[in-house]
Amino acid sequence: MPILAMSTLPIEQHLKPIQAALSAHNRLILIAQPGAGKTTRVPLTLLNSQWAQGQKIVLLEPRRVAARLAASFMAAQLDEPVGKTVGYRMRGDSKVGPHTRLEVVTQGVLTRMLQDDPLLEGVAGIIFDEFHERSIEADLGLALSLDIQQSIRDDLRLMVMSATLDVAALKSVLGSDTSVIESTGREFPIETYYRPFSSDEALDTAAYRVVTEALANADSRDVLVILPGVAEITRLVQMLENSTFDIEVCALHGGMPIEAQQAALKLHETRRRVIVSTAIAESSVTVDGVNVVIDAGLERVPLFQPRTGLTRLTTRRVNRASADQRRGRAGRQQPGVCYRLWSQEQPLVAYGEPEIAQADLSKLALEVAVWGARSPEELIWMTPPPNGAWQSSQALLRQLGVLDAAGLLTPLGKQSARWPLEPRLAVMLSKAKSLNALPLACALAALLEGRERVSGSLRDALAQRLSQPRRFPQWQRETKRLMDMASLQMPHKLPLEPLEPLSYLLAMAYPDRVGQFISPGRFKLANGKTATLSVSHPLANEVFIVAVSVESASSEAAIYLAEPITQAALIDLYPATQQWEERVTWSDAQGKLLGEAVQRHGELVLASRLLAELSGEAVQQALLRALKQRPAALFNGKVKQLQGRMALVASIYSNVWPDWSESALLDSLDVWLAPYMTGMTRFSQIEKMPFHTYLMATLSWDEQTHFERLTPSTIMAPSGNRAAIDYEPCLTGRPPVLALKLQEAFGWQDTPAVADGHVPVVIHLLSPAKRPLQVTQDLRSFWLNGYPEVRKEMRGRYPKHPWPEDPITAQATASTKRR
DNA sequence: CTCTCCCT
Repeated sequence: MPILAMSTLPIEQHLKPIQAALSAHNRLILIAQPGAGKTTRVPLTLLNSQWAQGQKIVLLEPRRVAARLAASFMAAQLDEPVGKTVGYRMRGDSKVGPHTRLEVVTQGVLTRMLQDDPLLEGVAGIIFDEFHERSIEADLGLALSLDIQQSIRDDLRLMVMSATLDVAALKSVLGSDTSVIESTGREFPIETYYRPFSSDEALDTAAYRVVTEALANADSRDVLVILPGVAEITRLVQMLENSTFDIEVCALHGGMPIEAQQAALKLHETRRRVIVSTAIAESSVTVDGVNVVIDAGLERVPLFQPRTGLTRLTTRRVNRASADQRRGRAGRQQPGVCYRLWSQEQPLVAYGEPEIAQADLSKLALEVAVWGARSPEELIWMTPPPNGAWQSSQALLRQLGVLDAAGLLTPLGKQSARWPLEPRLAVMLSKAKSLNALPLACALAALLEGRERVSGSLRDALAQRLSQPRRFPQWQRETKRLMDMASLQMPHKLPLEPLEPLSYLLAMAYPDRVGQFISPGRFKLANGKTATLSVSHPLANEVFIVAVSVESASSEAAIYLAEPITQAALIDLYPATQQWEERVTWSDAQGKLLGEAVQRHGELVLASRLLAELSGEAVQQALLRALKQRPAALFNGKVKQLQGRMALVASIYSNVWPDWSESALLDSLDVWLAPYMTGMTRFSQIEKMPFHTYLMATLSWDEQTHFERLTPSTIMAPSGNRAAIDYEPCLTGRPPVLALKLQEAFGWQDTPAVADGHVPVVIHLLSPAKRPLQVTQDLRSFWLNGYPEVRKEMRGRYPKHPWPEDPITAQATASTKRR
């Protein structure tokens, strides 16, 4: 951004109102388009506010590059070095001093600040920049900050800066009365051309055609092409390199080493460049010299699949906000042109889904547990974590031993949360000490968390780095950092051997991805999913593997990275597998129950042997399982009556009576039914059991008496007959039903009621032919208003039955006039 | 046969 233009930045006119708003309120929304100058002008202005005196302001930036840049720009404005009034903090790099009052931090640092000091002492306010990007960590940061502000720090200022106009969503968390200040942005004019291509043309050839068109334009300088993925990039780069254009061609994507990425951002001295990039160029990096953008309008995004805990990559159309952001890249430094490889009529959704709605939430779930919240409902979210992904992350964290059965953080969890790694790798490091393999675990974690892509053999890749660390500077830095945290000195050369603990370490981090041989190249994973390696892969015939990097497809998953492991190691590692679990299954072929003892890990059976004799306990469990699969046998009419009665009673006298819902009863079969099953071996024996008797027996004698009084199963009609009350409707919240012949009800002035008179029954008055004549919960009104009409109609049809004029004083009867 | 970012 040219410094000369500073005084005319669009944000200038809003600085006073921003300052005024934050003096009066503790929350503010600032909407500003790129180029408004918000990132650098707003924080410095706020530093002079009364409420910030003697305290710090924290500015959250989503990326390291942006954080460093913002800090040095602001420091320069104050004519100071970075680290004096303005500083920054990020992983492995920080410049802050005793006088620093404005700290520019990246997301992980903010999370740690909040977790380590929930009072946020010395912090006057937090500014969330680029909040529209909606990363999980920014969402978490805001949720935790709001929690702090609401509970103990109402003086804490929170300001959300965003480029999108989706103010309604922001207000839903910050409060509808939060002020909104809007600033225009500034970019050079950009012409937009639409260049749709037909479905029989490949994306790369279409892109190639449009590159040709752009290069023919005399005004065009460097060209940025945005494609969905590496495969498309590689193909287009090849086509361009084989062409006769006098251009410099470079690829740009996150899988490239940092040095290569940086090289792709720099201007070439003499030649025009065509940069073929993923969405990384949309917001993460700025490519110099570009005034032409060619946008395929597609993005490839990982979608988390809660059922398997795997991620699936899908290619889809970008949202309008992204498309406009991509186009804006053509007008950062001068007027530009944008070619869109779709038609102007093509509809695009307005905004993208936030990351929290579609990503793996295990890291988030761990942070929420560290915060001390039992469930996400205890915090305020702009987009709450979806239930499926949340449950899946809870299950993984329990399997890793980070959470206990009640969902609370375990000691291992506390220890693991301190590693700056995803939960899987953090647990691996926390446990590595017990294997005497901490240095190796650090080296492995640095390799797996790093963004350089490892292909082929993980063992080879690790061995290569261990023997020549200097060739892999990024990996070496990360390894050193982790080893420092573990208080190990990085040896001049890491020990080459032994690499044996490698598979153990991986199995600690990926327990759900242990795979068992099905056929060459095909494995069943512990999460139940089938995953494949190519048949020629060296591990294709292993009995057990740990699949480290797996991408899910519709039916089967593809394994990119795996290591072999032995059965003995698995049994050694997973204590639960050491118990032989008796399993009884019904064999259709043999027509009998078969007993097996198995060592299970998730969906895998690591080992099994047939049992000659079945234990009573195992048979009982098999029968209970069968009953759960065929619950209709259990919930017969008599049981349903009891359930209905209990539902009615519980709805009036809550918390006193037990839960007899279907799910509660199925979950507690062990308690209330199993004791009566001793010696039973067949399902047919169970079906004949008087379940309702056993259910009643779970109540004490006093409770039974009370229960019978509240919900009598029959009621005495004026005719002297007992009529049964049907409580099944109570299961769905409706009142109980009493059906009886109309003539039996003569003399009943008011509707009879149950539950100490709280609930009048619904009376079905029947004709002599047992057809319902009237359904009423208000008998008195029926006698007065409805009965005369019914009488007129029925008297002729059933002359033998009494149809008195005054039913209230008439003698009730079950029979005809004269027997 | 692989989107992207981040952590005391």
